[in-house]
This record gives sequence, structure tokens and C-alpha cells, in this order.
Amino acid sequence: MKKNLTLKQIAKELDVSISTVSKALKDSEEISEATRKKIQAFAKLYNYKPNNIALSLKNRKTKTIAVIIPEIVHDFFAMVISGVENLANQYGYNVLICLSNESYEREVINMEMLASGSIDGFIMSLAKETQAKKDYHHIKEIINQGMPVVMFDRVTREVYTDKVIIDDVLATQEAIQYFISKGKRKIGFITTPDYISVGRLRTEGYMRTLEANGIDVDENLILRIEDETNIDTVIEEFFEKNEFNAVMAVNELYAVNVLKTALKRGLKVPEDLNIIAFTDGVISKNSIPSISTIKQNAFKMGEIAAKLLIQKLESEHENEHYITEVISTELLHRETTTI
Amino acid sequence: MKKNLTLKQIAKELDVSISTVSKALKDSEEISEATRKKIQAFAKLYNYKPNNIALSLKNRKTKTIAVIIPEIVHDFFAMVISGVENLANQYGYNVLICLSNESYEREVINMEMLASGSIDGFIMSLAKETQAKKDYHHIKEIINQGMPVVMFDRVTREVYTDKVIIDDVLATQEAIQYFISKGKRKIGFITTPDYISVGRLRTEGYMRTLEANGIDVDENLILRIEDETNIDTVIEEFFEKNEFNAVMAVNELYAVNVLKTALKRGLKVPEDLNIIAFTDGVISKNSIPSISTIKQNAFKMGEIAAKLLIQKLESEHENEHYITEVISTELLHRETTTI
DNA sequence: TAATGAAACGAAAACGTTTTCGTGTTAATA
DNA sequence: TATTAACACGAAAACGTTTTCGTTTCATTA
Repeated sequence: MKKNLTLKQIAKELDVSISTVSKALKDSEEISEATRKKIQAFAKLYNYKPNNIALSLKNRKTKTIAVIIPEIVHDFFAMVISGVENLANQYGYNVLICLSNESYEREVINMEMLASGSIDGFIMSLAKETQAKKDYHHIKEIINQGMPVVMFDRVTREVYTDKVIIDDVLATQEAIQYFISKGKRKIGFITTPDYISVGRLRTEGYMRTLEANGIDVDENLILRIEDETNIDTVIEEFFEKNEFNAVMAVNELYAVNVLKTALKRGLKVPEDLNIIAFTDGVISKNSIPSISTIKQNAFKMGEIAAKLLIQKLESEHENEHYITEVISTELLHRETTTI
Repeated sequence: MKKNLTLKQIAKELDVSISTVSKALKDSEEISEATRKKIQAFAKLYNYKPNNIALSLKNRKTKTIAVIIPEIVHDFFAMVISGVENLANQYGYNVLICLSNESYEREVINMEMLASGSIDGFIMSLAKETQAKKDYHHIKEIINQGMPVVMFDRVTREVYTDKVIIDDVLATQEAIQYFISKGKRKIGFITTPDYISVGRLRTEGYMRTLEANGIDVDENLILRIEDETNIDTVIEEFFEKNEFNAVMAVNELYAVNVLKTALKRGLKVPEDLNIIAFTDGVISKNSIPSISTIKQNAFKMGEIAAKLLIQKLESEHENEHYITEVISTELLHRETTTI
């Protein structure tokens, strides 16, 4: 086991100083061609690679960004990561993943740990618990220390920083309006509790669209699913108590369960029931029939979040100017809607 | 923007030496109680956190491990990551993710980049291209430099290191044997090209089981899907040319397409056709009907890989003794098999 | 009173770089 | 021949820690 070669060792071996080696390897004019060649040849031969940690310490930057997400076994987040990774790599950055597992405490611990030198900036989506508690002081503090943070999807107005989101209200409106245009009036909406920002916004979009079309909002047609509950059974109850021509769900999982329940109850999809889901992931694509979705462009979201962060990192003057990028969405018709 | 507090600043502020501050913060007996309290109070007040990079440089360890996977938008890999993250966090390690995107070059670049100081060890699953090229010198070199590597799932005998796998042959045998025990004789097998290690092993398991039961292997019943091909169409052709009572697929995606094609052709599942897939992910769970699978315990796989790596990292004497952990699998019956 | 020892602290090296500012040598110029 | 300038290189500081080995001070003991 040969430990990694250092400048010092090269210097000793070639009987020159460390500075000379360093300069020679950077092709500095200061060093004679002869010595330069000699040192470069030696370095190449023994496969010298500068130690990243030492560089980080010297430069005060690590070329690493951290992504904090609630969970990774979830197409939307996985796709965002993929986008972040893609762009970050192009700019020579590494990506560190931390899972909050929807826990406030893990989010705080992870961020505090990393904030002390390990990384240059954060990209994050809030944990459910954090959104429920509405406690963002850990994020504010980190920003205050001069570390850039970009939030995506689950964001909050209380933290002043760059954000990447979709227009949840508008996207929902488009879908609901589509239902209405097809003559559907009994539209169910399956969502999260209101403390989840995106769930709340989507619910808002649903209600607003109904109202704009002169349809009374019936709270019974809105199902807010808590985390621990059994999705199957609450959706079955939901269908037991109500009748729909269309249902929209804020994620794939809810949607596929709607589909399952509907089919089980002998409904024909899309003839008797239309379904639209948020998140264009593997479930929607591969379910039978395939589910129509709001495509969120998660990959692009990740890329843009990374771009915003890296731009901030590489700009000299720190400007106090924050922007919120709104990624466009697209209603993708598949087999659970009739065109 | 206040930059992070350092020992030096505290020392200056309190008019003591850096060493005194360092020792006081570590509760060293060497420092009088008075000074200790004073320094600790000051540090706490101004929220001192030691700089991780400086520590890494000093200790020559980063407390970070890298996971190299082919893709992340894939339940199996996402679950492995989740397992790695979980265990690594318990031991105070960070997890850095790198995607090879199935590319040999990206795998090499990523690993070489990280090997120079950024991390303490690797957990990896080989890119397709790497398996096709059979070129593992980058991995061997890294191991040779004294950096521990744990491979999982897509591994190779050519690299001598710790590994975490399932018994692909055995798992397949169990499934195929089950089919046979139910009287199925026309068993299709949908797999990857043979250069993918797990695909090859599973195909081997399929063939061996047939032979062991005195059934001739018909190469027409084996479909090896290349990457760029359209899954839909090749599976439809496959069904056009052959007749099955059962099909096994080496991943969820293939399986759900089998299901789709079968239903489209008017076959009843599981009555006319049984299906079993590898990878117990979100597709199998949520498809309608839900797909019976070989549960690979990906989360556990990740945990064990992380444990092996961390054990190696924290053991004093480097032993040249490598182990291969075989994770048990489980045939999970859902709605595409008849019990 | 001189020697001893403990207590409390500081200086400096080390981790591996980069970079600034010398300094010694040589060749060209006045 | 003495001065200057270019050239080629080295010493040392800096990034932020930890840790070893002094060193100073003071009280205790013979």
C-alpha cells in the first residue's frame, strides 16, 4: 500500500524545493524548462494527484455542494438529484446527499454538520416536520454565515433566498380546468395536510378553479391523507362516500391507488373516471392504464437549482438579490384522461 | 456575513494561545478550570464549530464515503443508497453520491477525482459499460493505494475486495422451480445481455433449473434486451412468436411490460400467465395487478456494504482478508402468481 | 536556602497545498 | 571592471486544527 505522493516527496526525491515542484507542475514560467520537464515527468510517472483536502483548506472552498431531501426512494427527488448531479459535474462540483427522512432534527443536524467547512452551499427541500413546525432558524443562520442556499419544491416564504419551484396553483388549475372542459363536475382531490406547502398550494388551485367556474367547493370531495394512514383504506372510504367523474391526486402513489380502487369498484377508466396525478414518474408511466400527469420537469429543476447555486458561489461580489425560478409544467395526457 | 469563528480568533480575543483554546475546548486537565470555563463560554456564545476540512487534513480522514452507482432514478439503487446513508450517519459518516450513468469513462473520472483525498472509501456497483469492457484497472489501482472499496450487486471476480451480493442463481432457481411446481412448462425469461453480471447469473439460474427438471432449454424463450431497444416492441414480438404459461423478468420494468403485453393480448394474469420479477420496488407494488417479486433487500444491502466499509476504515491493522456477504432473498407472492 | 515538582500555559511542528517575497547566480551592459 | 537586470530557485507564511514538548511560575520539601 503506497500512500499518495505529495509535493514534499517529489521535492525530496528530485532534490529541489516544494515551491519549485508546485510551480513546475503548474507550468510556471518561473521555472526553467529543464527542471519543469523533469518534475512533470516524475509526477506523471508516479501518478501524482494534488490532495483535495489540502486544496480545500487553502482555497477555502470544497467544490462540493450538499443536497438535503426528505427521501430518495421517490422518483421526484431522485430525478432532481440526477439533475443536480449532472450540472454540478459539468462545473467540477461534487454532490453530497443527505436524507432528512422528513425529520426536523435530522435536517438540522445534517445541515449544521456540513456547514462547518465541508461544503460550499446547499440545495434543499424542506422536511415535512420542518414545514409543520415552521421553524427555519437553522436555515436562516446558515445563510447568515454567508453560505448560499437554494430551496426547491417544498419552500417557505419565511426564508429569503433563491428558490426553484413550479407554479403549483397554476398547474392544478390547468388540470382541473381540463376536467371541467370535459364536462366533469364531481371532481375529487386527494392531497396532503395543509402544512405541506405544495399540498396546500395545489388544494388552493383546485378550489379556485372550481369557484372560477361557478362550482361550489364540497369539502367532502377533498381527501387530505396523513402520513401514517393506510392509503388503500382511506381511498376506499372516500369512494364509498362519494361519487366522482374525475379525481386529481398530488402524487403518483395516491393516483395509482385511486386507479386501483376505481377498477376494483367496476369503474371504467377513463370512461367513467378521469385521473390526473402530479409527478411524472415510473408509476404513472408504467401503470395499466398509464396515468395522465402534470410533468414537473424534476431533472430540469435540479439543474436550475444547481446552476443558481454555482453562479452564486462563483460570483465575486455577494449580491443580496435573490430570485425564484418557476419551472413550467405540462399536462401530459395518457390513458386516464380522454383527449 | 460573519465568517466562521476559528481557534485563532478566540485566542486573540481572549488573549491566550491557540493551543490553550484547543485544549480548553477538549476539556483537557492541563488547563485551569477558570480559563477552561471562560473559553468554553466564549466558544458557545459565538457558536464555534471546528472546521471540518482542517480536521480532515490533520487526521488524514474525511469521514465521508462515496457511493458510485449507474443511476439513481431506479428503486433498487435508491434503496441501497438509503441503506448506506442510514448506517453511515449512525457512525458519523457523510455520503457522497456519484452517478456513472452506466458510462465507463464517468466511473473512472469520478473515482479518480475522489480518490485524491476527498473521501475515505468507496461503495460501488459497476456501470454496464465497465462490465462490457471488463476493464477494472481503475478500481484495482485505487485499492492498491490503500483505499477500501466495497462492491455490491454488479460485481466482478477480477477485483479482490469486499462484496455484497445476492445469490442470483439461487434466487432465480427458487422462482423457476416454483413455476415448475405449479405445472408451468413454457417459461419465458427476459433478461439483459450476458455481459451484465447479474443478468448472466440469473439466466444461468433459469437454465440450470430447467435442466435439473429435465426440461430442454429453448433459446427462443430467452429474451435478452439491449439498452437502446424499445422494450414494448421486443416484448410484443416475443409474445407473438412464442407461447408461455409463465415469465420471469430480471427487473420490474421488463416485468410490467410483460404484464401490459399479456393483458393486451387477452391473457388473464395469473390464470393464463404467471409473472415474477426481480427487484421489489414501487412498480411491482403498485401495478394492477401487483407483481410477485424476488425481494432483494436493497436497503439491507446498502447497510451491510456501509458496515463492511466502515469496519475496514476503523480497524487499525489493514488485513488482506476480504469477504463476500450474500444477502438472502425472498420470493414474494402477489397477484401475478397463484399460490 | 536550594532543590524539586506540579500546575498552567505557549511555541512549534505537522497535515499538503499555493503564493509572495526574497536571494544567489549568471550574463549583459556602461 | 563594476553595475544592473534577468533568471531560477528557495524560504516562509497561510489555510485551521491537534499534539508534543518545552518553559515559566510558584509552592513544597529536604
